[in-house]
Amino acid sequence: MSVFRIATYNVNSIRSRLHILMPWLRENRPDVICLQETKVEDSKFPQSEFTDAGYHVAFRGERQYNGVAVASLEKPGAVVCGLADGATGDDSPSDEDRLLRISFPRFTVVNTYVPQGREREAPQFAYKLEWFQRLRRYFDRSFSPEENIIWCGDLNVAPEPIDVHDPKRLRGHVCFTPEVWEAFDHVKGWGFVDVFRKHHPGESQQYTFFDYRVPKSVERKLGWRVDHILATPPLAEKSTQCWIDLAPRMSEKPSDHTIVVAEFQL
DNA sequence: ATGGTAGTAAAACTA
Repeated sequence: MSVFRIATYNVNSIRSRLHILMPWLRENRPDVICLQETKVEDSKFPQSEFTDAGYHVAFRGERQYNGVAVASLEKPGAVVCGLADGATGDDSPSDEDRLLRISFPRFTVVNTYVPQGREREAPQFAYKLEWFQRLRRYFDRSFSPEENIIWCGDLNVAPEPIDVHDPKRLRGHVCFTPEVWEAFDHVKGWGFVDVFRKHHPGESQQYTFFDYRVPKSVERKLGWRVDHILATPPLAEKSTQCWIDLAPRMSEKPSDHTIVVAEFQL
């Protein structure tokens, strides 16, 4: 038996978040950390920052938008980018910089940056819903729910009313609306357990994102829980705790997302 | 109903 910890963090630019991420990594030493919105093309990814800290790192990004990376203490096996379903996304040259799958002997991690969707009337929202459908088919053809699979990242959905600070007012937002709940539930229904919710059932005011534009949003608890760690049942059974680390939001130069951490006894 | 901030990158666009 060994303790295993995985973290997820939307960095909103990896290069401008190293002052938060690197000290946090050295202090917390998670086995795996999944990053989203790295906003950097591969040739400019700060790889040596990770190797200097003792991590292997895989990444796929583009110049200004999107971008995903996974850092791990253990050297990974296969690393595969994108949904690889032949479809073409309409918000970037390809979908490859929204999904990174990384395999280890005991489990596989699928790190995703789900399209945000802009507004419900926008074509980007249809693209978001379609992306969830494609992701469901991706899980259908790639794995079985009996395997040890982790799906995590910025999923751009707050699944329940307790996952936002003002469910009445926010209903209809692209991250909090019935069409998105349905699309998310369809992927989750493939065989995923929300690991944070397993350990904090019914607990409100547990948020992973606080909008920069809302003054004192952390102090006023005006957040959203949109960053998630989900696991297939055999793995979820072995989770021992899951928590939200507000460190990135408390930094002198903060980021808008926090870090979610899950611990397993493997 | 709108705007508020931050990031990239050099004027908007995204979130």
